[in-house]
Amino acid sequence: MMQESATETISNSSMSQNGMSTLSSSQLEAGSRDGRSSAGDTSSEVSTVELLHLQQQQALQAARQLLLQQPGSGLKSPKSQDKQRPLQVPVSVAMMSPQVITPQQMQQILQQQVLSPQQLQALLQQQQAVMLQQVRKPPARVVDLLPTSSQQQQQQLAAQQLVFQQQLLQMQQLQQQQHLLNMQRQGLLSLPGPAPGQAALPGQTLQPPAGLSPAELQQLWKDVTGGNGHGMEDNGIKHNSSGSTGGGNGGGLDLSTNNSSSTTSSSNPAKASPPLSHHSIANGQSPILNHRRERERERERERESSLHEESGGTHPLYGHGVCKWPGCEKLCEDFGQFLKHLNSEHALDDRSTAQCRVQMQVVQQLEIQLSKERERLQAMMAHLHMRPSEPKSSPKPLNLVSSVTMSKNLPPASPPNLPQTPTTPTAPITPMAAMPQVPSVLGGANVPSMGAMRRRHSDKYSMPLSSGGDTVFIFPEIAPNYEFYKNADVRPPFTYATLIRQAIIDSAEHQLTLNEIYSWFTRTFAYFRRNAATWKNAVRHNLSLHKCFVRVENVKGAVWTVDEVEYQKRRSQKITGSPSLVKNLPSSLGYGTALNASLQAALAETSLPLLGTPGLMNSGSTGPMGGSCHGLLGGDASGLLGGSPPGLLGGSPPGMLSGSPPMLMQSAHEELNGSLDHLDTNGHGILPPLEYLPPIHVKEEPLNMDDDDCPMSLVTTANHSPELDDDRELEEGNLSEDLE
DNA sequence: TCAAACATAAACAAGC
DNA sequence: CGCTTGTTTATGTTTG
Repeated sequence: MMQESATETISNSSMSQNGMSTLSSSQLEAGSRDGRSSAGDTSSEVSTVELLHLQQQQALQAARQLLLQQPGSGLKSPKSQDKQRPLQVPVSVAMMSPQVITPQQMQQILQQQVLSPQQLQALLQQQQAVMLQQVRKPPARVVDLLPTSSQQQQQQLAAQQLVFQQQLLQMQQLQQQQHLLNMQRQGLLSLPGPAPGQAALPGQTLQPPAGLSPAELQQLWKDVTGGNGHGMEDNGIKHNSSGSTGGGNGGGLDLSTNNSSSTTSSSNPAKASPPLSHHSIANGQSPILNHRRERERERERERESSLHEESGGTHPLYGHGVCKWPGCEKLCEDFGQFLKHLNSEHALDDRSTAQCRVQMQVVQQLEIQLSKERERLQAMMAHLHMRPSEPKSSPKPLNLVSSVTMSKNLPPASPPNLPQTPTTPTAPITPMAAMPQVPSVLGGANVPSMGAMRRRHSDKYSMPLSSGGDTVFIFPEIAPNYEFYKNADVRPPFTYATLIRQAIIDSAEHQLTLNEIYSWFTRTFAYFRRNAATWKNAVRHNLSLHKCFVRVENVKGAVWTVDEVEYQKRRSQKITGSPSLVKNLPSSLGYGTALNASLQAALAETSLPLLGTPGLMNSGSTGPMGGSCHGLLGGDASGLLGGSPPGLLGGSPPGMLSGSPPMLMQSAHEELNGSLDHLDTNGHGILPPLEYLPPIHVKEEPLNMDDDDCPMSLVTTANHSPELDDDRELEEGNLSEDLE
């Protein structure tokens, strides 16, 4: 039912005007069904939950409002503003929890740095309060206030809540497990926190909170589920949330999200209410204070527990003779007693699960905060040209990446996801050269567009190293970090041409319509979910400008294909360094080098396919489509060698590496050969290698040999953050569907 | 310093 | 008329 996955972005403006905007029709229905519509005559039935929801929603709105008001953000272009800055919260998420801020939203808020930590805490606490209240005391309390509310309904409500919570838990559990699996698969478990940018993305799942060790996570779940991972499975509820579509992160865990929407449903009350500013946040204060304290205690406990665990072999929830269960603190003489207490008082029940959930959020929140702070530190250091930060990177692998990558001197920092990679050195420091903006903000959100800044790194960096014949990625960063780019608002270090080519190659038929290319961009890179007008224009510009992109008339219309030959030519030229030579003597000279490079590139590029959407990637088990190598190479023959730090390579997770499939190599060769032949004859000619050019009638083929374009370098750097305001719409609305 | 490669903007035109 | 798709031109940045 709630699957109208049609993801929609929540428009801030709309939010502010009408809280319901975030609700799906189904939710609305539910709301009306429950008879809680505020306007309705049945208003008398307002339940406690509803009140709580109202509060919650108000808080949420306040937060959103704040987001909107963020300086420099959406004010710029009033025009499309509403569409643009919206929190990119997929409906699936948004609708689920009108009252409760989802982790994604929280993250986004954090990312935008709109709210102070205190404010965030307040919000979080409010959420906690709501959840706990919902769980613990259903209606009771408020009943008094609402004489009309019927006990029965409340009970029903409570029951529903339970069910929902269970579902939620189950879902979360699944997601968590999935995530863990993914992480393990990619060897990312050790990773620290979520990349800063990631947080904001909709589809993002909750990353295992950086600080949590797998063990902790497991423990957490164990606690929640009562030790058996399936505690609530009997519900038999399915969770589509994270389906493959989500790329694993699918719905992300919106922890609490749903429960709210669920039964309580009444999102209504809030809807009409205009955004309350900060005050709204204060509304829930009373409970908040308590919770805050509780939370602080929790944190302490966490710390303590971590210490104790190791030493005494005690239980993580037991320390100093006290039960460390959030909000408990019961004194237990000995461990045995503690165990008893634990089993009796904190058994698997709705309350415990709710607490667990809250705890998860708390942890997540803290981690996000931590990431933020780290990032900030990085930015500061970068700004000050301090190198010191580098060393430390080791401990904190992730974050910086995004912003850092920009540094021209350094290879693109390995994306956060690469745990192993030593990348560190690279990153940080170099300030973004000319970028005044604060790179750090990774969200990119803050950086004003600087106009024509160039964001790419020197090609060499992007080139992979071929380590002894092993594959390497051309885009070390990406392949392994497919998820990263997909979720983090970090500009991918590739040129538009490279990306476009990748998009086309990734397609089943190696041809895409413009719109499909757009979709690929948004689907594959979080970064392109913003400033659509800008990058779309760039995409069109590149398509038209580069000869390697051929427009073909298709049955349906026009589609774009890649002329590998052209692409290769480019590369060769680039590689050889003497375009003229290549151009004129394609075969001979250029070829040799080109070939070489191509091959390497092919190998390396195999990784590129990874970029492709998961689905596409699947085509080849390894994922790599045959991707013929992109031009990446182009960039760099030289780059290949010197380029990327060893770390990058090594780091890439096995899966990602897709060793270059023979196919690729083959195709690469073929292409090269073919290209040469053709070149000899036509000079340009030829249709692109089979693979890429479907038997379509080519409407227009620019055969000129100009060499203008086909950019090969892949490297654009990341940082450019589009304007924050990104007024440009996130037209993602449409795209987002793909994402999810 | 310069040329090339890129990014970004924007003007325009053609189609729908 | 508005939007999408394409093409072009202009300008600025980065890199080798």
